[in-house]
Amino acid sequence: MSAATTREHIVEAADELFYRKGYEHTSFADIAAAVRISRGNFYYHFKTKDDILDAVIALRLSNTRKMLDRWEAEGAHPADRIASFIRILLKNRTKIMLYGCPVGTLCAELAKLDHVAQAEAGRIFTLFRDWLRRQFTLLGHKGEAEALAMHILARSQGVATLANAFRDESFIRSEVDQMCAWLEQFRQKRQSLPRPQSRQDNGPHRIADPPKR
Amino acid sequence: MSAATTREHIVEAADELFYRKGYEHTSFADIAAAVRISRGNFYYHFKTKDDILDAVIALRLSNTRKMLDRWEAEGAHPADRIASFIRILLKNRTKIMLYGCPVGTLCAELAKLDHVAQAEAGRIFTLFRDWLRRQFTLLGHKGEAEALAMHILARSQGVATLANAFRDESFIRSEVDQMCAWLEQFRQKRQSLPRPQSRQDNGPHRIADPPKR
DNA sequence: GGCAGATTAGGACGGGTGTCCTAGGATCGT
DNA sequence: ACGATCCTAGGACACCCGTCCTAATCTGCC
Repeated sequence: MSAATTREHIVEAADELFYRKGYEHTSFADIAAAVRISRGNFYYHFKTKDDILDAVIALRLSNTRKMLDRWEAEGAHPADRIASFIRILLKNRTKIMLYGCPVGTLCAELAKLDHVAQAEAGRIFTLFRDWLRRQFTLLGHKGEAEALAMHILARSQGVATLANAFRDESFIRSEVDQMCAWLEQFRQKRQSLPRPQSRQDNGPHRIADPPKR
Repeated sequence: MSAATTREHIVEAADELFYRKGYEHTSFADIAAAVRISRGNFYYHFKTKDDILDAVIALRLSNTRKMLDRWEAEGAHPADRIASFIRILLKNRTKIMLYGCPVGTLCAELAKLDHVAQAEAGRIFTLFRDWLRRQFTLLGHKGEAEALAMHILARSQGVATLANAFRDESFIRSEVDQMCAWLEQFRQKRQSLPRPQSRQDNGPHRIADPPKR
């Protein structure tokens, strides 16, 4: 087998194992068994375990970029694109209930390990945030776009965490429905062309929090 | 030193270390160094590392119960009590930015380890959920109380996760402000006496998601 | 066919882990 | 004073970890 594909297999297996078992709890032996490769052979492809982590993060960054590009191509309206983001909770619900969110749990683990790759892992979140911000900007909420992006990013994370802890699929469904319904309000507003800097400022990061019903 | 207090010291040190470094990444040696006790002495107090984990979870359950009781005593109005819950994000913001939420990160780690104590750790979340549900019930939203409880629990978790990943304090503040503002809508409604089972069912777990502005 | 370089297998190594044993010291009732 | 019980220290044990070395195998080119 060529080194290129072996390397890819290692990174893919490590990606999956880091997700399911966590970075630290995954050993070289685990990855080797998954790829059907001798343990000692790792040194040829990766000098250290941290190198594998770097490769895994790079892979996740790449896959995330591809996914965001796909959503951008598939969804004409930015609200549809954001809905695609929200629905990954539904699409990956089985794994999320078992292992949580891949991004959130990795960042949390690396934070506790005080690991150097912490910042790099955080860039996956940044990818999502910037993409979401762009969509909200296109929806004509430039001033609040960043806060709105962080808002639904946080809600998604929270849903993943609790769905994992409670093993509750119906909770995922209801929260996704809620978020999609919440999103609909943004569909009405016209797309923002470079408009005059009006910026009616009603406080920093003010977001939809209207009375019930 | 009496065994009782030594045991307590061990559990307290383990509690802190499990939070800061994670369960698996914390070794007996780490705890021993923190308590200033010889490594071998652990066996007298705890037979296995899992026993320490059980004790730590029991401590956290106990502390959580005390905190909830305190909030219930301090806040006359249920909305004030819920606001107390929301504000722990603010109170613990420094540690949250460094290590995330103690409950969420522990549950996530144990899920990945497929650890037996997973369910027991989840009971801390259950404690919060049931308490919050009771408050929302008192606010006259019996039918939606559970969903509302899960909702703000999830939002808190999401805020903690992102605050940890981004090291962003202002994000915590703005989300707490939002959640408190969102909470205000519930203050108007009268307290619920045992009312007729009207249950106007508009779908399972339907929660406030009204249009913006 | 045969050689050079790429790829692999297998195992050695030092260190850290959780667990467990044992002997000694502290404490307390009598 | 002294024995029984509680508590502690130090280290042994077997195991697993990440790392690294070396020899064998495979692959492609002349």
